[in-house]
Amino acid sequence: MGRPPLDLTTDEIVEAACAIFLESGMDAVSMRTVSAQLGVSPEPLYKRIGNKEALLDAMAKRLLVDVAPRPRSGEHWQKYAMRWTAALHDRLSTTPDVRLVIGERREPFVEASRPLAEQLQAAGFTSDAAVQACRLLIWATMGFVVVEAGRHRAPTREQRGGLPGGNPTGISSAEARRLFRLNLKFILDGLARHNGLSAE
Amino acid sequence: MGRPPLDLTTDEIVEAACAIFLESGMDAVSMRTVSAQLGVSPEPLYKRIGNKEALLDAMAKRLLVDVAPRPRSGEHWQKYAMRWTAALHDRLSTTPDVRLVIGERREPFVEASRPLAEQLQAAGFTSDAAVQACRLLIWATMGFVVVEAGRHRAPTREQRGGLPGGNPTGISSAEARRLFRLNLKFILDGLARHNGLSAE
DNA sequence: ACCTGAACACCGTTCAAGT
DNA sequence: ACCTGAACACCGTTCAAGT
Repeated sequence: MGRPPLDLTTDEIVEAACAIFLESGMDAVSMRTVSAQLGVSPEPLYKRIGNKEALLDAMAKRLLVDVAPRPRSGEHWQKYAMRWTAALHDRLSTTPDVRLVIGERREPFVEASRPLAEQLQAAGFTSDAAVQACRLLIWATMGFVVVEAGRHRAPTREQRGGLPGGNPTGISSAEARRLFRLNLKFILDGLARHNGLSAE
Repeated sequence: MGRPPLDLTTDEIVEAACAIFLESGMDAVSMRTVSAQLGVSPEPLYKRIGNKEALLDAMAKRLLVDVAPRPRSGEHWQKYAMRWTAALHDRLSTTPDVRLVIGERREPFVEASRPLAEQLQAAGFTSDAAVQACRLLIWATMGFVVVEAGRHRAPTREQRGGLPGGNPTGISSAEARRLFRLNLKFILDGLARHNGLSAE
């Protein structure tokens, strides 16, 4: 029919895609569903954002853009690192699908870890040590989220052929969260020792 | 044409799928490409393995089935935990696509961690503590692999809008491996302290 | 019983054609 | 300049029809 120019911005596209993602999950996000949501044919999306990979990149970026909490004045570095990690953990845990954020999409994490790296350097970490600490905390969080995400799936076939009496490495959601905090403690204590800094 | 019965086993299907996966990557694995590889129409695959999700489950299982190394007699628990984790790390790092192994596919890890859990219990861990230790090591490895996998991608758009002089949290592959070992040390030391056991 | 081939409802992506 | 609609080459999955 030839609609008038839409002033369709990249932001509007990403927003529509995120809306579909949050409401209906990752598999519901397609160039076609997003363009339909915007009342447009798929082609304009390719004009603005290139392709689906770029759209997913932009969605991951938006999902994580404001995840880092603001440091409080006088806050101990371990305390801030715990808050930062908890914020990342919560954000990723409440995301419908971790696949959005894995693979080759590291830039959003780099952005998110900037305030943490600054805070650590202010506490006496060298630049390199601060970067390493950020990495360790991101790995810990991603590992947890990737392994523990989506434990609510319909049981499939044989389920397990092992011993009776409960899954040998199965733990509850609450236990997993406690274990995650223990992991954090190991890392933060290790970092303090390794960098010759005081623990809280 | 009506070929004679194929005696097409589930194993043959999974093997063909893995061959395609190893050679051409995850996106090349489809019910159609796998069936074509076997010289069959797609329908028999659905008869044997159900659907694509079940095929991916079986592929992940096969990928990890023999990953746990055999414990050596008299080997210290920390030493075996390090070998076990290194084996998992190597297996996942040489896998063309980590997506195969994330999401809701935890059963292969449960199987792989059985020898480790036994070894830890033999060293004095309670059953619960052994399970927790397995979890921590799996998280650490998965976090590393998921974040650091595929760092060889063509640079896309703006790449970064930050400061000049190198990516603030960018580290080389060799540095990443060193950092992974440091992470392991933090966890193993923490486990030793937390469970009142001797470090090596 | 087991396989084939066509079919259905989707994808990502491109491109001539319209306004 | 920007959008539409059709098209191409794929998907996962199902099912009547053949042997």
